[in-house]
Amino acid sequence: MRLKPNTQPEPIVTLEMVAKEAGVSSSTVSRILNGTARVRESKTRAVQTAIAKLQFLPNPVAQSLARGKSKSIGVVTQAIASPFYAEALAAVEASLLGANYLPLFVSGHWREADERRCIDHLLSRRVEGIILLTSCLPDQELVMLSRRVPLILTGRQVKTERIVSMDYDNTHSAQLATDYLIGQGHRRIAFISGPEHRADALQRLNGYKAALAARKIPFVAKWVVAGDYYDAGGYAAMNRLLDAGGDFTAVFAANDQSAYGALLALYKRGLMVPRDFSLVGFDDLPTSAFTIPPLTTVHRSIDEVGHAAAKAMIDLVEGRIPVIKLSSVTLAIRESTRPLHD
Amino acid sequence: MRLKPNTQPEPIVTLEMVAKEAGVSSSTVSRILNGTARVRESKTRAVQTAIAKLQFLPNPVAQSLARGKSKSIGVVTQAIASPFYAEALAAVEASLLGANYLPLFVSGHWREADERRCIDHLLSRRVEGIILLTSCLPDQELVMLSRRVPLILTGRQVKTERIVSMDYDNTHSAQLATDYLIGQGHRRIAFISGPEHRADALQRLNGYKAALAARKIPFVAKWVVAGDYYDAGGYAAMNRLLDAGGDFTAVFAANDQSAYGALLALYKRGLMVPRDFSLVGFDDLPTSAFTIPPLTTVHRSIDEVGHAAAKAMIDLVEGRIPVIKLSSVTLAIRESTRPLHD
DNA sequence: GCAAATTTTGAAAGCGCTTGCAGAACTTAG
DNA sequence: CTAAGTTCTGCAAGCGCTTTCAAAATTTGC
Repeated sequence: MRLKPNTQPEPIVTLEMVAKEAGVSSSTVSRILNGTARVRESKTRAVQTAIAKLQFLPNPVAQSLARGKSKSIGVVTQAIASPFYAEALAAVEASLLGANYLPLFVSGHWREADERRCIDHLLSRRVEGIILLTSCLPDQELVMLSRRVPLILTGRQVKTERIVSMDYDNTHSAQLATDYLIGQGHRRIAFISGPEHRADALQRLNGYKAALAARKIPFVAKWVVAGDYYDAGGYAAMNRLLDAGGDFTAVFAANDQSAYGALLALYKRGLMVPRDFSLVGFDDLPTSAFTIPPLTTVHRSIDEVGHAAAKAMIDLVEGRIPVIKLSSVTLAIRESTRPLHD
Repeated sequence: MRLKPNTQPEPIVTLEMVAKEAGVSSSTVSRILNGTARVRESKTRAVQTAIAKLQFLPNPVAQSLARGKSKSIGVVTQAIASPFYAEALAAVEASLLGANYLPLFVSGHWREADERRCIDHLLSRRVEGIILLTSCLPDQELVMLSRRVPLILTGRQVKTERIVSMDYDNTHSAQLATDYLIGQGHRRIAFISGPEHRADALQRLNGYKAALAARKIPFVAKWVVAGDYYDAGGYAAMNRLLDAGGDFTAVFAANDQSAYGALLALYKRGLMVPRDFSLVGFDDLPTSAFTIPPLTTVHRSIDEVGHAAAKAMIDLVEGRIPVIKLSSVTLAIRESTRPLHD
């Protein structure tokens, strides 16, 4: 492979050149560009012609420096490749670009240190705000951070000025799912939970417990096994559940990926869903309509979260008071569950 | 929700302030920061103390302006939320950040106009290079673009200086998969192709045809149906295939997502894989090891593409000649295929 | 110990754009 | 037609950092 890496790209046109070409001062050009003052019609036209002729593109770096704002928003996610985040990211991207802000995506990999490093990087790039699509950092640290830059936080509530938290109610959603299984006649319901230290995982577990309690169904500890929110964890968890007796009729997995793993574990043992076990997931990833069988799962519009987060951030940096409104959680009922008649 | 959006974040520390604090000139501070000249040990220490004390963070916007380079690389993808791209993105992100470049991700949604808009945005942000994780734009336009900024292009070959193309050999890979089925005794093999206008889809189709031809197996047009590279398209395609008689014994889907759809279509009709039909996919998405049954598929390390692309770009912008080396494509043999004895 | 060679340093001129200020160019009123 | 108002427009001073150039401080060589 040969090539000249140093070839000079075409020269860059500056505002000054436009000014000269149009026979006006650079201030005038700037004002026309930004509409910050009225300018004589004739000059405006001349300048526009010059811009077109020279193919002038204002240098946002210079603009940022002069204006003291970067028109960019940091977006930290934990795993850019996870199907869950990916969807939210897409929404954030669309909204932000639409408002002429550039999203800077970085991922923290569920590690505090990584997340901190990413955030520092964003700060050093002078982002005007940071959207945290879930964060590993302790509340206290987020509060500190919020004094440097406005924050939008999803998946957790941290109450302070300058932090807008937005989250679906995990507990309630998990309760919804569990309750659906109970409504279908299931009494012995296993739960594949998420990583034990994560707040949302805990909340989902609580929702599961609450649903049982509300119906006076005893909670059986051995029917709760931890997964890791990934397929592999769900697979392992299901196997442990089965090895421990498998004397339940339904399984609620704390997220869809875990459910996928569970599905495979069952399949490998020749067990059928929903014939032998009913299974409910959580998230409603796009793929969940295409699993075998299609998965009944808690549906939240991830897309909506992304848009809402982006919109709130824009409001924030532009000095408006953000209003956030998330539609409620529903259950996408598909084919992985069946009523139990016994 | 109440909050003061305008609270002033803490004042920003400039290089000048550090200089004053340390009792040296700002040039000296700059030199220490960048290691662009040797400085007396004592001053270096004083400056470092000052930096630590003031918590100084250089302003990259100012640096970019002064140096004329932005230390950022544009990354255009078609669908940030697609599992296929997501993985590559993660790799690109890691590599770029590692070399202290910031990736700016944007997505083109398979629409020329969108892609153009994104690229303009990136250019206006003065990225130093653009990585195109597949592009919709015609070759000619890419060549033009490459004169403005160095390009890395994946999934397609465009020969020019300043464009480094990197791609797996789709034709060969598809041939590999088809050949595997033939080797298992299959002679009547259907093909669910990708969107008709896309180059890689065409190449995969050609690979399929080539494999058949090589073994003197007649090509049967009705066994080739177009999907859209998504689950839904695969689902529809499989149904069409089945409706048209279903007189084949194996199916090769042009990508994994199509295969997922096909799997579901078969399942809905009570057909079993691999008992009734063998199925091979293409991509080896992380999920493919967890489908039911686990999918036999063409494995390419998407991750590797991402890393290689990022590395090549860094080489390019730093004036080195990029060397690219992709490991070869293999077949991940799982449980969706079986030998045919008849 | 002094001139010459070297190494360190600071002053100042940008990088490309925004913006406060004040003078220039027009309008309006008398 | 002139004075007072308005409305444009250019000058110049930044934004925070890099970098050239030449002066200042050290070191070296005899």
